[in-house]
Amino acid sequence: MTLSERKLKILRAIITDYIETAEPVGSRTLSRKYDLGVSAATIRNEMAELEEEGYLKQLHTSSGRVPSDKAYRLYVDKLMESRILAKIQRESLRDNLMQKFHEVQNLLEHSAEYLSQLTDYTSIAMAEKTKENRIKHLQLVPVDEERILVVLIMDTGLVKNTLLRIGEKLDPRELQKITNLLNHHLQGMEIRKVSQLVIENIQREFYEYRRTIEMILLHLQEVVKEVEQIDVFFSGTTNIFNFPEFNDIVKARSFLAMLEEKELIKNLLTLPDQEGLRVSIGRENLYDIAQECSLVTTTYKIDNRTIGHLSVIGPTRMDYTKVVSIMIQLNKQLNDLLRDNY
Amino acid sequence: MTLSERKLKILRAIITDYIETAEPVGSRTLSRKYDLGVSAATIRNEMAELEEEGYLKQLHTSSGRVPSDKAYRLYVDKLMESRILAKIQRESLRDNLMQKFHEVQNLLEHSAEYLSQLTDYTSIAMAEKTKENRIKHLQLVPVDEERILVVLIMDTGLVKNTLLRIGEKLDPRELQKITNLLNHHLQGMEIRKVSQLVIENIQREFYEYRRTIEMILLHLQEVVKEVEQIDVFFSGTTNIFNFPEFNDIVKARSFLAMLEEKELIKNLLTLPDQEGLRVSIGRENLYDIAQECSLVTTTYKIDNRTIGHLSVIGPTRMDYTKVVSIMIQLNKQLNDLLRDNY
DNA sequence: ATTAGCACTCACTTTAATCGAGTGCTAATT
DNA sequence: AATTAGCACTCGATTAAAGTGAGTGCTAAT
Repeated sequence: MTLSERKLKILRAIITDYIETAEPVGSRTLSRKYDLGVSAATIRNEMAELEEEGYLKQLHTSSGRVPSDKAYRLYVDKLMESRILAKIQRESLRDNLMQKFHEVQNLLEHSAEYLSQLTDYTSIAMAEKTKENRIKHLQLVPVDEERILVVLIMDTGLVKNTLLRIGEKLDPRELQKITNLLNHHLQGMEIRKVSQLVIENIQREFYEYRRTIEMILLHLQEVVKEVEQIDVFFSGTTNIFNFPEFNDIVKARSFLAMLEEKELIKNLLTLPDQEGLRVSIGRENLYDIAQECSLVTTTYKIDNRTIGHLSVIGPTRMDYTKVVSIMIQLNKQLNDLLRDNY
Repeated sequence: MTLSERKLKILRAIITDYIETAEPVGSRTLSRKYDLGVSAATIRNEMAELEEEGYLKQLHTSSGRVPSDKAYRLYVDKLMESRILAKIQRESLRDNLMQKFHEVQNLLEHSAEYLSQLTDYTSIAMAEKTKENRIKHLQLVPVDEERILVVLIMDTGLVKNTLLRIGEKLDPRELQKITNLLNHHLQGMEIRKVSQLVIENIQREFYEYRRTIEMILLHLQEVVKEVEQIDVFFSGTTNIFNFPEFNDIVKARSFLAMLEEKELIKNLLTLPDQEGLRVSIGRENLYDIAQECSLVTTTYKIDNRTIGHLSVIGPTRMDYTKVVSIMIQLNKQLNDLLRDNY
């Protein structure tokens, strides 16, 4: 059943007002503040019906009304007009990103920083640690007599390097030899599949350096574990204090504590495999603690493989218009950058 | 003027109690809870004197008393007995660190995590970005036709790598040649001193690759800026909510906002060049916002050059005994680790 | 020098009174 | 039939007043 034009108009006004003020909105205020062409009494009647239909909630009998998650959903899907960012802002966005573009990890982090500044909400950057990371290149770099640096480059652009203390002395030429050998065997291989068997095969072929090779590869397996750890970055976490709904210590605390639960955050950001922009509102989120929040999330891919997510999190009373339009722009710019570089 | 034995005893009891309860302590409670051998009235008189001498403060005429920063200073310097950690805990500390030891950056971060867990306060890890970073080794790694990875290893153990899009195709052998050349010229050099002049010198000597070399070295200069950024890591930030003195939203917020000021944090952690453990209490800190906090900080060095700081921050009513003894242990273990590895 | 006794202080808690934005219903109006 | 004005009622929020109790300083007794 669809809502009448007038009801939509009223609902939109209520949502707009509530997003702005965080106060339950009543019929009188509404009729005074917005030019709806009907009297407060009429609005009252419509509001009563909107409540029956589940779009509004009343905190107690004599209070104004507050939009429900269902209302926000309608608003996001149908009612709001997403603003187009001014060209100047778009360009400063691009410059800002270009400047920071050195590593994929950092790119996401910098984007998150920028995003929280632009939106005044908290933003989250998460690097997806797929289990299908393939080895693109492996390089052994001499550091001093005792130690080498193992540099591991993944096809997703992820770079990981770790110091390894090696028993024997190896001159650079030998190291390069081993590097070449390892690359020959490992390039394109999924990093998880570097099993004992593979190690033994390589060792057999290059018996002279079997000990060194074993050390390196065992080390690699340790690194894998680290690589698979979730890598989450936040920006603007204290922005949450700006919102009256988090203005009591318990709420603020549980919000910040939620952010520390990396597993939970991961699940919040990776839910369904939807294209483009995803808005999840209040109780649509499966976790209790997140049910007073909304998230706007975008997913980034290289060659159709997910490499990370960027998200804005705030109260359900979020300025969806602002956030969505900013994220659409950022999304475009980032995707261009990624396409050009990978 | 030194305090009488009895006054010290009373003062210690007051501090202990206040650290435990966060409530102003009165003479009656004191005489009941601690076995001081004198009556509440006597304690009252002594407390009045301690207040005159600046060790105690009264929030209002009819409240109990609270230790001043001066009292905490005395406590830390003279009164508290630092506990020795049980051997088992020491060993788990060591295991925990060994396991995580891959990179210097991470080592500090992991230590911070561990520290906040052990102490229940907030901990800070800061990697010192000295301007005297010297280049230990530089390695160019082929990634694909268009791009190379520049791996920069500093003598402090810091490793930085960045992707560089290079115009022309270079085969691995050529890259190695350039790598060798660059190392020959740059090893041991302070990274800041890689000036235009140096670049030109190198280019002259190896004219064939002058464009590539220029790109790499200009890129390096960008990286320098990044390297010099302050690198601060926090753990257990929400622990602050555990303390009643931060139980109002304004205090909690300003504490968390303070943590976001990297410059300020940097200055808090690097103040005087004191050996070993440094405790700075309340108003001893130069920044307004930090004046309700105390910090316990240790500094880490390699070859007498500072590489980072580890700190615990909490209310001035901090359990100094606990924090100091934990940090002394951690300090030992970490220094051992660093000595063995650098 | 120490301590018991006592009047006094003052933040904090509890209870009561008041206020006002908002509602639902009814009757009048368009 | 739809809209609106009018009105009694609800209920959280604010303000005011009264009561509570841990603590203090002073005095006089030990």
